[in-house]
Order: sequence, then C-alpha cells, then structure tokens
Amino acid sequence: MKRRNTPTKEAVLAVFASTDKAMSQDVIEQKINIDINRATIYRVLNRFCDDGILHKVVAEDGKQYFALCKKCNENEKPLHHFHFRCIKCETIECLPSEVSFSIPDAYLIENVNCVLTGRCQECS
Amino acid sequence: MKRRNTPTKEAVLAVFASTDKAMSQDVIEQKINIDINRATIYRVLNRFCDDGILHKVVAEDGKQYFALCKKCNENEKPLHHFHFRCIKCETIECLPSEVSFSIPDAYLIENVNCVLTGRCQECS
DNA sequence: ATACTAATGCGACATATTCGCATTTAAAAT
DNA sequence: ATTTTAAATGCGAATATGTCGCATTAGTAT
Ligand SMILES: [Mn+2]
Ligand SMILES: [Mn+2]
Ligand SMILES: [Zn+2]
Ligand SMILES: [Zn+2]
Repeated sequence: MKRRNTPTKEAVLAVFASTDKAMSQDVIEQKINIDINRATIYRVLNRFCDDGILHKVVAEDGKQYFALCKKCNENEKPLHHFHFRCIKCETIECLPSEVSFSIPDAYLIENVNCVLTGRCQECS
Repeated sequence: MKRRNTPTKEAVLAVFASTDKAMSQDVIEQKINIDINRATIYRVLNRFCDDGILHKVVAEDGKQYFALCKKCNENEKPLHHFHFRCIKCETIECLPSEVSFSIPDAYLIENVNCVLTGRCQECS
C-alpha cells in the first residue's frame, strides 16, 4: 500500500506546479512531454486525490477537473470553495469564496461540488 | 420554431408532476409506460430547459439530472439553489438553500451548478 | 542480487449524451 | 376536408469520458 516514486507521478505533479488552475485528464496529458497512458493518468490523479494532494471537481460539462489542494499555511483556500469555469478560455479556477449552506442535521454531507460557469475577467 | 404538443412531451411532464425530485433520463424513461426513444427524451428535456420549464443539474457522478422549475408564486425556490444527491436512495432534491458567493464584477456568471452529496434524512 | 508488489500499458468495456438523416405527425393554410 | 410545412421522432452510429482486468515493468526494502 505504500506509494512509490515514478516518472509519471513527477510529470503530473510538475504540471500542477506550473499553474493553479484545475485541469482535466486530456489537458494534463497534453502538457506532459513523455507519453503516459490515459488510464494511468487517471489512476495517478485519483491516487493523488485519495492522498489529499489533489481535489476533484465535476463541472456541468460532466468532466472531471483536478486541482492542487493548497496547504493551509500558504495561499489558504476554504475546504469547500467555489470553482469557476470559463467557457471562452476553457480554464477552471478555484475561487477563494467559501461554500456555505444550511441543511438539516439529519443530512450527512460527504462531498461538495460547486461550479460557476461563464466568462472570466479576461474573457468578459 | 413554435412548439407542438406531443404524447412524448405530455408523458415526460406527467413524470415530473408526480415528484419534486430531479431525475436522470434513464429514470424518467423507466417511469413512462409508452416506449420513447432515448434520444427523443433527451431532446424533450433539453427543450424544456430552453423554455424554462425544467432546469438541469450535473452531479459529481457526471450525469445530468432534470427538475421542474417551481413557479415564483407557489413553492418558491431561489433561482440558484443547492441540490442534494443521496448515494443511498439515489435521489436528487432541490434544496431551499440559496447559493450565494462573492466574485469580482468582471466575471460573467451564466450558470450555477451546486450539488451536495451524501445521505439524506431517511438514509442517514 | 532477489523478492515483493505498486505502478504501468494496453485493450476492452461501460455509460452517457449527441448527431445525422429519413420518417412521422401536429398544426397551420388552403 | 385536403394539402402543406416544418417540428418532433426513431434509429443507428458516433463521441466522449472514465474504469477495469490482466499481463508486464520497475521501485524499494532486505
Ligand atoms: Mn478547488
Ligand atoms: Mn433544482
Ligand atoms: Zn476565460
Ligand atoms: Zn436517501
């Protein structure tokens, strides 16, 4: 069960180090020089999510997007934050805006997925 | 461009009249007695969305769910509300909780998609 | 150097949604 | 009542995204 260091992991992490946007598998694959299998990329991404290194968002295009989990000390982001997807430049960013809602205690929330869609500052 | 009345439309609307939950295409198809083609159901649903009769939510399972748009006079629901998807009973409900966030004016919001996932009151 | 098993590549599979196109049919026009 | 028009449908194929099984490769600890 212990994780191993592999070129694939490093390549994927390098991509995330280069931007603070959330990215889909195909975009990530494009940004990597070496050839990595699609399924492998998904497995690496999901493993990173399990390990709390990445988090996953599903936009209303039905696709999964992955983004770095900012450490609580530096660029702090609320645990549950909104995301913004620009239909023009096709990027997804994690917003600093926190998600808050009221719901009866009887509900058990296991996941929060909030995405706003439209045009970002540059594209509007 | 003018809409026509068809048995399909009526059958789909009848399904929505029977519940206040959001439903996916396959569930809707199951609830209809007469045989309607899958693509047709999607087209009807999307047309209803265009016409403001239904609204669409995409959950983190990547699937589209459709729900009635409540009229502003009766069971008033905020324009942008949260949704809750129960992983146990597999239902999606429109919550009365309104979605509020702060984002620079330069952003142009065209769509809001917020889904909480977990276990509902009955299933928790 | 060897053993153990996590990680990968590959192809197949599953599922959801859309699209083109021929056909049907609701509704307007005659 | 009949004809006309284009909206709606059925069907099959296409697209897209994500997962899975399984054989193979390759980190890492001993
Ligand atoms: Mn985020
Ligand atoms: Mn709703
Ligand atoms: Zn943009
Ligand atoms: Zn439930």
